[in-house]
Amino acid sequence: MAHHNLDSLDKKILKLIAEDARIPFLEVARSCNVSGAAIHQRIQKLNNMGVLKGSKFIIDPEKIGYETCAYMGLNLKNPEKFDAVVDELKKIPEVVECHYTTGDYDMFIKIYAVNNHHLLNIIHDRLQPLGLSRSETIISFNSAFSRQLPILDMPVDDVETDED
Amino acid sequence: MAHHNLDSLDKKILKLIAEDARIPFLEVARSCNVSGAAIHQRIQKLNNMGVLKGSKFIIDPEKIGYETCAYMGLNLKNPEKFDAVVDELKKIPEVVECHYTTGDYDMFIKIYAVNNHHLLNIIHDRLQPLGLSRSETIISFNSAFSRQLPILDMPVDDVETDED
DNA sequence: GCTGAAATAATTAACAC
DNA sequence: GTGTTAATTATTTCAGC
Repeated sequence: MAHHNLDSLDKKILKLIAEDARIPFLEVARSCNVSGAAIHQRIQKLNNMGVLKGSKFIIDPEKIGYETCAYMGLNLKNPEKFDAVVDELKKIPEVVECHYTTGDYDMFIKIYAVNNHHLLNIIHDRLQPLGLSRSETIISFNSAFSRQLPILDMPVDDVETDED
Repeated sequence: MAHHNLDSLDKKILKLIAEDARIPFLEVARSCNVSGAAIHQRIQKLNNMGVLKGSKFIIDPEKIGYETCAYMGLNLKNPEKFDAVVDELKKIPEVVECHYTTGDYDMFIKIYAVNNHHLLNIIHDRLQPLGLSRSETIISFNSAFSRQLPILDMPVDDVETDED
């Protein structure tokens, strides 16, 4: 199921638009030797297929007042209340990602705060009341890099041997 | 320094464009009662200030053939070689984020793989040779949510007491 | 599923406050 | 510096192949 019948034009478009959502579609069109309307229709199709899930501007958290970035592993006193806890986490705007994980933690979140003091406030006042049995905080000093996944050119079954 | 003199129009624009990089600027312009050119100039200014760091399309990893998502905490045998390790990690396209962290790990990465087997191949063949003394892998089953940070309406110094 | 043309929008430049 | 209008280029829609 993995590739959902993406042809080479779909993949070329994805590679061209992935890192710049405001790229002129006519520029993509010229690179692909098709009309701008064709690019538009393909991108509509990729949206409808769920391959594309919208777009976003990348905002520098520090420049809008968030100096602290942390990842937290959480364990719940009542792991069966996972969904309710996710709903509560959604109400905390500083929590920007939430994952259901295997391993040592029940869930794993990414959180920004204005400063370390603000992070401690959030943990004490908003997270602890959710019923945590344990939590671990990893503070990110610096993001060394952040980027998109590559669009695979090959069928998926070839990839497993790619690293051997 | 945090807000870099963002005025209320800058913040309104950021809120409107954050979650949809392809929103028509004229729609933003009408919401803000200014011309489209003014929105364009403001967004240019936000780019020049470094508040905006470009844009991207959100691509569903599963739909392009990546079934496994993991976070890994890494410890280096030679932590002073951090920069060289970052350079090597950049060469592994499946590694999409890399952070310098406090706490139990020297660094923390986000990694996608075609499947669990492929992840193990990457860890064994590409990560272990970098000189890891220890690593811990957290596999994400499911992303419960992922979103942008809120644009603060208030000066930063007010926020610390916001949660008390 | 593509093209080409028409309508709406983005971008650029010249200029006003 | 921040906004405007007007000209050029791009996006979007749609009829037709």
